[in-house]
Amino acid sequence: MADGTSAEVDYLANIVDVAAELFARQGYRGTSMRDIGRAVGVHAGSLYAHIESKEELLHRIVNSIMLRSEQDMTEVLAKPGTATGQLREIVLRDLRLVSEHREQATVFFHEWRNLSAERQQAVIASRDRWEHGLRSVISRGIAEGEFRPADVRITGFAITSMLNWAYVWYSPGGPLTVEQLADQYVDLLVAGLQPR
Amino acid sequence: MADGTSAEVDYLANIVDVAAELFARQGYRGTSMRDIGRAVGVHAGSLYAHIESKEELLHRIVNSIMLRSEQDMTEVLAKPGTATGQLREIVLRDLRLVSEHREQATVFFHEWRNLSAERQQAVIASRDRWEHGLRSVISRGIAEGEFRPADVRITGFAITSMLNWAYVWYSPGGPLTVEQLADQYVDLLVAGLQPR
Amino acid sequence: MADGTSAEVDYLANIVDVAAELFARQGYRGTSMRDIGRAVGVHAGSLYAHIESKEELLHRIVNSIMLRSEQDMTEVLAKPGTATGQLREIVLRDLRLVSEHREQATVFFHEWRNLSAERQQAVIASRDRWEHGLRSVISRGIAEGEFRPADVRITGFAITSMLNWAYVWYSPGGPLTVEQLADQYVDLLVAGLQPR
Amino acid sequence: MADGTSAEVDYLANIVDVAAELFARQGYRGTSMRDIGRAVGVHAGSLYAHIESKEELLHRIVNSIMLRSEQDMTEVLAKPGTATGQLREIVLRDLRLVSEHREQATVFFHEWRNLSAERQQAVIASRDRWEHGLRSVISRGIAEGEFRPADVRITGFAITSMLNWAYVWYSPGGPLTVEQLADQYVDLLVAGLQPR
DNA sequence: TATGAATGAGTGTTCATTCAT
DNA sequence: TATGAATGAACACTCATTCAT
Repeated sequence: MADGTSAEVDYLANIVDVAAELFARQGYRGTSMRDIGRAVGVHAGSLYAHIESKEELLHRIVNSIMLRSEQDMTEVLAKPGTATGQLREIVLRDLRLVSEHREQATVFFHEWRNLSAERQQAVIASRDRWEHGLRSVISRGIAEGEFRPADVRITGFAITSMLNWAYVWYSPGGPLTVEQLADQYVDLLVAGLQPR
Repeated sequence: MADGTSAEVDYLANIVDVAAELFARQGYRGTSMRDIGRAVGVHAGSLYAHIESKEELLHRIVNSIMLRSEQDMTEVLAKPGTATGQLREIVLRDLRLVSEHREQATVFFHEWRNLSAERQQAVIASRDRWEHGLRSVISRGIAEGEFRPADVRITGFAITSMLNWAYVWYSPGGPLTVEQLADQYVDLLVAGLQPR
Repeated sequence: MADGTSAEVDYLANIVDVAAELFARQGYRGTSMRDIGRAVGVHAGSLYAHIESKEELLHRIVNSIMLRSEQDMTEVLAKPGTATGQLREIVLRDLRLVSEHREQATVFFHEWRNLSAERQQAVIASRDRWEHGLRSVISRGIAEGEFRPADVRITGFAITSMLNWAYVWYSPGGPLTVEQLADQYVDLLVAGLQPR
Repeated sequence: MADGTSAEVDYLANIVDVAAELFARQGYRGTSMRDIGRAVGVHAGSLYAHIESKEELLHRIVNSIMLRSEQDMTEVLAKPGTATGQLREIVLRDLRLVSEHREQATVFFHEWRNLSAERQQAVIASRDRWEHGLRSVISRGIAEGEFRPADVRITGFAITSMLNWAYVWYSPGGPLTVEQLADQYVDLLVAGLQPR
C-alpha cells in the first residue's frame, strides 16, 4: 500500500477527498468507514489496502491545510513590504486557502481534536507558529508607526477569528470574490468603521 | 421526573452541566451516556429518569445559550443609544455570555449540528435573527453618518466571526477582563489600526 | 400487601384488569410495568406494594380463565343429558367465557408460555383435563349411538380448535350473540354441511 | 450481502431457519439476537452482514408462510371440482403447509403482530384474501345444493379455526398422516357427527 | 486489490425490580 | 401506600478493523 506509484497516489488522493467531503458534512465521528467506502465505490474493508486507519484520513486532511497555511505565512514573511501589505497578503492567502479547499478547511477547524494526542500537539504548534507570524507583522507595523499602538495579542486574535470563522459562512460560488472579501476585511482592520 | 420542583431542577441542572463539560471537552459524539453517568455518579440508565434522550441534553445546553443570546440582542436594540454604543454593548454582552458559560458556549458553536433537523432549524433561525439585529445597528450607524459606508453584510460577518471564535481562545481566568477585551474589540472595529 | 380487605382486593383486581387489557393489546413482553402503572395511575414501583412480580399478574389472568373453564367443564359433566346436549353446553359456556372475558382469554391463549415452567405445567395439566372431559362426551355419544364412530382424539382437537381460536375474531358487540354462535357451531359439528 | 448468489442464499436461509426455530420456541420478543447468533455460530453483530434487522427475520418467516398459503388457495380455486373436493384440497394443503413448516407456521400465527404496522397490514390483507377464497367455496357449495344453507361467515370461521389452531397440537411425526387428518376434518365438516 | 465474513467492544436505551423516604 | 431515584442486566444495533480467499 502507498507504494508511491502515481496511480496509487491518485487513488489515495481520491479517498482522502471523499473523506474530506463526508467529514465536512457529517463530522468525523458521524462518518463511518462504510460511508466512505460506499462513496468511493468499494467495501469498507478494502480501504485498508490504502490507509492504515480512519484517523490517517483525518490526519491527511488536516495536514494538507496545515502545511499550506504555514507555507503561505512563511512566504509572506519572506517577501519585503509594508505591514499593511503583508497583512493584506496574509488575509488574502488565508481566505483563498479556505475558499479553494473548503471541505478540508472545515474539517481542519472542526475535527482536529479527533486526532491522536501527538498529532493534536502538532496542530497546536503549527497554529502557534502561524499566530506568531501574524503578530510579528502587527508588531512591526506598530514599531514603524504604520499602526497605532494596540495590544498585539488581542489584535492577533481578532484577525485570526475573522479568518478562522470564514469557513462557516463564506462560499466562493457567491457574488463576492476572495479578493474583494480580503480587501474589505483589511479595510475594516486598518481604517475601521469611522468616517474619513 | 422533571416535575419542576426545585430539587429536581437542581438535579437535572447538574446533569446538564456535567454533560456540557464533557461535550465541550470530548465532543457530543465522543461522550457516551456512560461517561456522563460516571461523572454524575450514577449508572447510565439512571439518567433516563431525568431526561428523555442524549439529544435532550444537547438541546438544553444549546438552547440556554441561544435564549440568552437572543435576549441580550433584544435588550440592546430596545435601549436608545448611538450605533457605536449599541455595538459596544452587543460585543460586551456576547463576550460576557461566552466567558460566563464557557462550556455551554463551546457546545453551542461546535455541536449544534448533532441536534435533530427540526432543532437545527431553530438554531439557524435564532442565529439569523441575531445577525439581523447586528446588521441593523451597522446600517443605522452608516445612515446616521456615524460609520462610513461599508458593506453591511461583510462587516456583520467580520464582527460575528470575532465574537463566535472567542470561545476557542478566551478564558476569563486570565489577566484580561471581558470589559477590557470588549473595549479593544470595539476600538479595533471603529478606529482600525491606523494611527490617529 | 394483599391483606384481604375488600378495598385491597378491588384495587388489586383493577390492576389485574388493566394488565389484562394491555397484555391482550401489546403482548406480555411488549407491556412494561411502567405502562401498567401509567394506566392504573401510579408509578411502576408502586405496583409492587400489591403484587410480587409482573409474572404474578400474568398468572392471575391466566388462572382466572383456567379455573372458570375447568369449573364449567365439571358442571357440565355433572349434569345429566344427551351427548349432544352436553356438547352444546360445553361450546356455549366456552364461547361465553371468551366473550365475557375477552382480554383475559386472549392473554390466556396467547401468553401462557411466559409463565414460569411450573405454572406452565399447571396450565398444560388443566388443558389436558378439559380436553379429556370433552373427549368423554364424544366417547359417550359414540358408545350410545348418538354419534357415528369417529376418531375421538381428532374430533376433540377439531372442536377445541374451533373454540380456542374464537378469541381471535369473535367480538360480542357484533350482531351475533354467543347463543347463536354456539348453536351454529353445534349444528355444524353434529349435522355437518350436507343437505338434510 | 444478500446478493442472490446461492451460497449467500443458503447462509441467509440458515439464519432464517434458526430464527424460526427460536421464535417458535421462545417467542419473538423472548429471543435475542445473541440467541440467534449463538445458534448460528457467530456473534450477534455479525448477523447484520446478512440482514437489516431482527424484524426482517420475522418478516421473512411470516412471508414465506403467507405466500405459500395464498398460492395454495389460488391454485385450488383455479382447478375445477366440486365444492367438497375443493374444500378437501384446501384443508389438505393447509395442514400440509403447517406440518411441513411447523416452526414457521407457529411463528406466523403467533408473532405476526410484532411486525411493523405496514407489514401487519399486508398480513391482514393476505388473511382476508384467503378467508374470502374459503368462503367462495362454501357459497358455491350452498348455491349448487351440495351444502345446506349455512351462515357462510361463521362456517368459514369454524373451518379457519380448525386449521389455524392445528400448529398448536399437530406434529407430523405422529401416527397420523396429514392426509388422514385432512380426511377426518373434511368428513366432520361435511357429514357431522350424526350417524348415517 | 477487493471481497465477504467475522470480531469484540461499544452505542443509546429499556426494563423489572428495590428501597429509603 | 406511594414516590423518586437508582440498579444492573439486557436489548438491538453500529463500528473500526482484520483476514482468508
